[in-house]
Amino acid sequence: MRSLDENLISHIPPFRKLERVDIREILDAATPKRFSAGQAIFEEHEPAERFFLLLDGHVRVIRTTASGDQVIARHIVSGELMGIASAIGRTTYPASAVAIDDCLVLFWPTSLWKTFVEKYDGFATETYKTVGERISEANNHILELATQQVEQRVARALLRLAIQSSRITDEGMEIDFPLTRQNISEMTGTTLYTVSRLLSAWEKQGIVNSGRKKVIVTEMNKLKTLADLDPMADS
Amino acid sequence: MRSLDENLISHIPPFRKLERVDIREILDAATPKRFSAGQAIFEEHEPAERFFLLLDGHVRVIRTTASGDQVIARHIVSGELMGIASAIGRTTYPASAVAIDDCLVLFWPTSLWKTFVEKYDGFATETYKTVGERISEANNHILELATQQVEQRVARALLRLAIQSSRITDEGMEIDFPLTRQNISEMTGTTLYTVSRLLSAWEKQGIVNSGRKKVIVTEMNKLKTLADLDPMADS
DNA sequence: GGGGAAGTTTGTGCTAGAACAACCTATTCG
DNA sequence: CGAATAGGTTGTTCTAGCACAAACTTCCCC
Repeated sequence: MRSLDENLISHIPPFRKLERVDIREILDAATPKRFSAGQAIFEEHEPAERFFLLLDGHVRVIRTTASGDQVIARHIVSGELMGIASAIGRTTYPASAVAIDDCLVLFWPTSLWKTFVEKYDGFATETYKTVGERISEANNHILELATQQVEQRVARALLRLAIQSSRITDEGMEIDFPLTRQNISEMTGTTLYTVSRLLSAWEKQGIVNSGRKKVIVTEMNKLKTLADLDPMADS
Repeated sequence: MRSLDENLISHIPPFRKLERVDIREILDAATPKRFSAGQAIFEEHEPAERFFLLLDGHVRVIRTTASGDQVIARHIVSGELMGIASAIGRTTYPASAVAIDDCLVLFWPTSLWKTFVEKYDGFATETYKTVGERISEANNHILELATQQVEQRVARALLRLAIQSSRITDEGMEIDFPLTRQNISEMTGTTLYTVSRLLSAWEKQGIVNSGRKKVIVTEMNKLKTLADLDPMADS
């Protein structure tokens, strides 16, 4: 097997501060793997035997309730770590990860986590920062669900996706992975019908431009207004 | 000033595995402080200059939206660490902490965090486990807000409080700190009116027994049924 | 190229729960 | 002690958004 190119990961935050030899070691311990669209990378409740780095593609992190409802916790884009349950003293994955499109990942056995943290300077700090950011995100999500209207929540979700993972076209910012009304509803705690109505309305107002599994934000500013809009603002 | 007794913290998870000398060192570096009911221990957005250990009392962790709504993120009971933003690479507190009743806390300057993690074996593991638990809690909260009815959410919130922080009386499990309808609504993303109606209904069914700033769960099992109840179960 | 399947739109109820208002009761403190 | 205040209850109204149904569109693949 060919060995992996060092440039693959040298620019990614947790590894950025490392020496070339360290990166070499880390890559030599990694296993690369491809997942095709729709495949599960790991499943909720499964023992967390590996942690992953997404090199290419998009991944959805999903939780399912006892009654079968799904909630999309977050989206992972290339360059992000995932399945780092071990970092926070968990022995099982807290959610499932599913490849949205074709993905390329590297993974390591969880047993190496401790080594990475101890041996590679900056790795711990950077990954704990990631953990911190995810906590913040989760807390913001709670705040939104508890206090905002559906319209604002959907606006914010799209805004975040446009910023996090879109390509710029002549129409606007196109979210660069397939995204259905159903998916959006699972991110925002609403129904696919309501999302469809919102998108239709926004389309008429020229804020978005959407199609089958596709959303293009044409007017970021208008969407921002919707997202920030205080529900009481017109009183 | 009298030095603090080692038994104060020797049984608390992050310190449990430590030697007496280490505990001595840690205590000598700690500052004890009392807060009276209603006082803020730290505020959201403030630079995270200290981390705290709650020795006695109850603390509410609160986030506030731009539009002024409050959400109660969690309750801290004695023996828990709080303000550990530094653990996760944050420089400001992500939420405010308010003393519910009279509290006794120890605190250390954030600069010592790194020392604690490096020097005291088991401290890092235990605190990261705590962080992990809080992430799980947050994610569960999201799942609940996104998929469950208000009644279930309130039932679960009370159940959790009863388990986490109650004293057993002859009437049942009494939540051992003052808790208003408003507080409950801020934990569950609803209104104080709806909570009041639910509690009234439950009182009639003999599930709870509540009064001003007071809730006693008399029938845990019935409350559990309400909490687990699938909204579709009767179809 | 035609028949699914998957995704989307839109119409029509309908209801959980928010909003507001009014009143009541316990506590606190000058 | 008595007024002020904080907390609680309950009635009424109203609407955001869910539920369900039905038809339409796009894509895929045999």
